[in-house]
Amino acid sequence: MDKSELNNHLLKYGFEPALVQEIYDNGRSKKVVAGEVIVKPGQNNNYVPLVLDGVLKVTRHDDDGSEIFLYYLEGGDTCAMSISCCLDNSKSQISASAEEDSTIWMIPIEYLDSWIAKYQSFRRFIFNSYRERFDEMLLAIDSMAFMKMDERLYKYLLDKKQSSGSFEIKKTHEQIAKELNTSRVVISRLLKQLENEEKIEQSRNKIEIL
Amino acid sequence: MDKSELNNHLLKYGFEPALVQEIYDNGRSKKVVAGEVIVKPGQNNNYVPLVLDGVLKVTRHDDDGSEIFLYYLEGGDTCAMSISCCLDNSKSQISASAEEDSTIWMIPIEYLDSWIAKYQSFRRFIFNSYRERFDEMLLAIDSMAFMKMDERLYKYLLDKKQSSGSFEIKKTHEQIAKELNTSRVVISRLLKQLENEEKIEQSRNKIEIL
DNA sequence: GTTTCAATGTAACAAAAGTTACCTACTAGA
DNA sequence: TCTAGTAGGTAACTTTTGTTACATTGAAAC
Repeated sequence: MDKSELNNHLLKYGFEPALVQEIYDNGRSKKVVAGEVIVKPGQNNNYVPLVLDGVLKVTRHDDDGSEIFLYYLEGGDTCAMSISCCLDNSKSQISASAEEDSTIWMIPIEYLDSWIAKYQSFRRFIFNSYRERFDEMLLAIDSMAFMKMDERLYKYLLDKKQSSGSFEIKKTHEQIAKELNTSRVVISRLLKQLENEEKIEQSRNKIEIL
Repeated sequence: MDKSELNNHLLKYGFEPALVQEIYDNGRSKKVVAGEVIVKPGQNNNYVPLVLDGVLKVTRHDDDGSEIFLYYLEGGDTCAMSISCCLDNSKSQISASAEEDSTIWMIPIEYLDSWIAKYQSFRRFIFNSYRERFDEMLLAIDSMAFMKMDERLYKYLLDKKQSSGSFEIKKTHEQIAKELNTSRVVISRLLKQLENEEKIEQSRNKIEIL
């Protein structure tokens, strides 16, 4: 990826040219394919991923292999969790994987602190990411704390539609069940209900939002 | 509060003397009594609270008046949520109230950005707070996503013990039910169970952890 | 002491979610 | 075309959680 292409991705943040140059000189782009795991729990990351294109899925896991979907990272988002982890060298508490084929820009952690000190636009960017991630965690908490499974499922489908930009969701009931930490039978039951309410249409490996 | 007293509270962060001086010159201390609300959802804060003494309780609310406990802020903690909100002037998404009589140091928001740029120790402090708050949100998520109500209740009691430093918890079943977003009857039922398992002892307005 | 009110206990039932078991339908590959 | 394997449908049942209703208890006020 050349500098002008990277610059296009970064335009919206109003980064100083010197900062863009530093980001270009010190980072590198990486392509990941759908399903590829980028951040694993317990892993010590030495770079911060900035999503240029595509969608990453961030999930939380417990010790028994259960998981729960937290939020998506889309173009321009960065993983605040990685940043905190990197800045004090602690372990990642979450896991991130490519939901679609994606392009990320990898920033080695050793530059973060100095960029934060030097560039106001970068401070703004970092704190803004934090706020957005906080907000998304709160939305995840809202779902779990205040909503029944049928509502959570519908919200999940709408989120997925939003992040992918497509009304068609290519997931099995089993996969959805895993992300909502429930069982396949429950999801099938509730999807059938949504189908009866004419909110979705189903076929094998595919759900269409109406 | 004089400067040396403030300095004692800040010692553990290794702040530069010049930073301590700025914190002292530009902030002020505030006493809050148990139950007092410090941050309301939707409120536009113009200061960041740093907890010097006591305990603040941070909760999330939905539109119907339901709430869910997130975490406690103890001596030395600051409210990362306030910081993000302040830095980009967005509204608070959460609510914070004094769980005990507490002393907080109020930092006007206009200084944050420049301190973050100027002082490495402050950057470290701020990012560390973020990380701690993130971790605590994740623990809250773990409870909601992966645990049954009986476990959540017991964890809640242990958390409360931890933050207050006392084996005696002075809350009614009703109050606990509110913080876990369930009903009083459920809490009474499960507390009775914990009592039978000899994990707690109960009397009116009081629960003792064994 | 008596009254009053909040706090807690408990039964009985309802709703939501989880589990087991087995079935059918579709698809890819032999 | 046949077969094996995956995806999805559904019934029956259990467990967990929530709800309603009412009884009991303790503390404070009178």
